[in-house]
Amino acid sequence: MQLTPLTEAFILHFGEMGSRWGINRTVGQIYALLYVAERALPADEIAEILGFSRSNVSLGLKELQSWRLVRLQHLPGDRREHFSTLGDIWQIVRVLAEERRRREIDPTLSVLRELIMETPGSEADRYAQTRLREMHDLIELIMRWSEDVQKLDTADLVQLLKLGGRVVALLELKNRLPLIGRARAQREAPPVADPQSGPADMHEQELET
Amino acid sequence: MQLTPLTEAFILHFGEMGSRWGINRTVGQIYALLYVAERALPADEIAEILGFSRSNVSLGLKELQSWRLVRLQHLPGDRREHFSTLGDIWQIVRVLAEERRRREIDPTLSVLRELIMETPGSEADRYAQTRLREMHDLIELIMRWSEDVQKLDTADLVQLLKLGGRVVALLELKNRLPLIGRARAQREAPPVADPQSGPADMHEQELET
DNA sequence: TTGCTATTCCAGTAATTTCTGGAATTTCAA
DNA sequence: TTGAAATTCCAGAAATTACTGGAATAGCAA
Repeated sequence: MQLTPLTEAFILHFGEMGSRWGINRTVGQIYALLYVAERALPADEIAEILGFSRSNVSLGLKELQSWRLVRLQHLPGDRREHFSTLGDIWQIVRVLAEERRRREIDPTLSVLRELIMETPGSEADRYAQTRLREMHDLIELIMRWSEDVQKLDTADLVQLLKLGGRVVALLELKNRLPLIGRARAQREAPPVADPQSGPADMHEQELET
Repeated sequence: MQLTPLTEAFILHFGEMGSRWGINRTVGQIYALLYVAERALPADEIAEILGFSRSNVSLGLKELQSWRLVRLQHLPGDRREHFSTLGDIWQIVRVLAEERRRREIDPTLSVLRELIMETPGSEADRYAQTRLREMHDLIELIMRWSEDVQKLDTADLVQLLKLGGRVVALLELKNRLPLIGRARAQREAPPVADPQSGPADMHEQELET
């Protein structure tokens, strides 16, 4: 396999972006190459295409495997291991989100929890703890949300994303539903504040925002 | 100001986490310190507390200012500049999301767009372009969504997040609404696939998932 | 303007991270 | 079990990034 100017441009950009995140350039480039490759590639071929040493590629692939972002497969008649990315891009997003939660968010949340539990040694500590609690609660809220929507099937998820902020119109609507609907919703999500609930009838403009 | 064990633990952890992202440890620690500090701090005090050189702190503060994550203020009777973080944590999230979009996502999207526009030089290019298009469309969808919900006021946003995946129940509901509601929703969001629309009546279990 | 204080810039140094080649290990077919 | 091929590990080299002290600049009160 040979790099075309097009694939090369993508690989270089992706490597740069990777290095702005935690990922190093090599790993980013390897991933980018596999992402646009039509077939699974063996490590020595990756090394040759990208001009890295064989062992560097091995390291990078191990890293990507630990993130569950590349799969290993054996092709008949070839003893070498071949690597490829996940085919379904939504699956990639789900895996990435899960791994980031597991590696970065969860440890942070538990550090925050521990610190919030401690007996404050001073007024400064007491203030710091309120700030840490704010941060903890916010991260937890966002993470619960992301775990939750991640379980949706892709079609629903896409519909939800496309709806964007207009979804609050539906929330308004929900608050106006007959009691049977509201009772269920509240039983399932007790913490949701539900300050004013209007009448059950509905006018067109009330669907706005 | 003196670091207590509690604030020190937080600052150290935050610094480590920062260095897993693009942010370097120093910058992460400065931000963490300001985040838990009850009052705005001048640069020399930050340097003393964290044990960094004065110029390093200056660099870090400049970086944080460029992210709009710290504010500068002058206190009466003191010529030094004092720095503090944003008080409203939701505001912090909004600013962070905006800056990440501006610095990392937008440039990536435009690279992807350019590459997708190019005339493919080979079959491999053609395949690569379909993959790049998938990536482009996915990132754009998620970014549009995030821009959009970012405009919501905080109470609505929190309600939305707490609802999590159960929001699809509302989507189902929407699809069952009398025509006046559906017509509006479709006019506002034409690309949203809306395959089956049921009758306008509603049974309790149809609110599930 | 002058003098004082605060801030930023810069070049050199230190620390960290990345990368390499070769040695050791593993895997698998015969 | 053996040997050939593939993979991983590791210690040192290279490259990158972070940090420092001091010099230059800017800001402000007198």
